[in-house]
Amino acid sequence: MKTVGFERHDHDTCQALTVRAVEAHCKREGLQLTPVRKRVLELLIEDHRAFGAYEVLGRLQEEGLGSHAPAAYRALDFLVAQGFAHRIERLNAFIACSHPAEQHAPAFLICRACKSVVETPGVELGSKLEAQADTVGFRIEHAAIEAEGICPNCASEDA
Amino acid sequence: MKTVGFERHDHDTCQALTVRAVEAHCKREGLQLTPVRKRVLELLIEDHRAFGAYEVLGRLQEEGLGSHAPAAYRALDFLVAQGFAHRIERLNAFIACSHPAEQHAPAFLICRACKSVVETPGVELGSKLEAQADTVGFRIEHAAIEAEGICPNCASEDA
DNA sequence: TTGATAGGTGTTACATTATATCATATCAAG
DNA sequence: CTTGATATGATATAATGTAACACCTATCAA
Repeated sequence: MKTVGFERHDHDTCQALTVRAVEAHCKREGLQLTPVRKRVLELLIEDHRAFGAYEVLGRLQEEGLGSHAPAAYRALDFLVAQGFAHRIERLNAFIACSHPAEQHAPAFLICRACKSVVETPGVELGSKLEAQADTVGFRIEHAAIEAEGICPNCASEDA
Repeated sequence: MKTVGFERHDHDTCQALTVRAVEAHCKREGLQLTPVRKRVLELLIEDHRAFGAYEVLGRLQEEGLGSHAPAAYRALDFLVAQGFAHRIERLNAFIACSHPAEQHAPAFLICRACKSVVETPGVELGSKLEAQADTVGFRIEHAAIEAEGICPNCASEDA
């Protein structure tokens, strides 16, 4: 067990399940989960934190899976497009999706002290936002809901 | 009258009122609304759209108010810190606040076709988000709620 | 078998966005 | 008048992101 997000959980299982789910999804959809793409997904899941594109690139370089910026961006773009990862605008960074498979409008809590990022269910928020957009005739295609602050772990350390 | 956001409004009045309100605020708070800062605020209000930092810098250069990146970033940071402008994470850009003075948790609707950005009241969203954060003990300091899609004007042009 | 297409990757080069740092200027308070 | 706080000038560089083109491979149709 290791600390992930604000809590501990059985991470090995979590990772294995997610990767298998993604593999199945790609097979169904006729998508190619190539070695680079799969490895980037694993990286994101392993630490369960936000990675910058160049941080991902660094890992790919170490492992001989790519050497230039586009390699990382292409893999990340694929994962985001398929909903396996999310882009955190505030951080210019990427994180594995905590609830793949499910349809969801995610919201993120970003700790400015420890940099941890937690995905919280944003369904209600999403529908509220959509309702507001409707009233002015705006059609939402993608929503980013990101809150920055202090997570419970860092808050208790302060005290 | 010119088109602003998705609608027309009396822009000259809007601009004058906002600038005066900001001047008053700075006087009250002992803040310096220096020429650069004031001019950047005016720029943002004039077009009522999102400006990149380097676009702002270009204007400052034309007007002899600054010549290097930090000049623009410093002015923009000041305006954002005081709540006179907002940063649109999705666009790496800045926009004048539509409701200065009022306390608000703004949400933004960003048209991917015409790049217009509209600020909508996000109070309800903000409180919902805060409630969710509370349940895990996270203390929010700043929230960014941004939706990308198609605005009514561009939607009707498509048709 | 050939050729055409599509998707993925390698590579170069460049564009865009942002910040660290140190020097200088200004002004008000002690 | 000097000290401290705040703002600005200037240089350099870091960090993030993309356009464009070449090449490879698999698939599929002629």
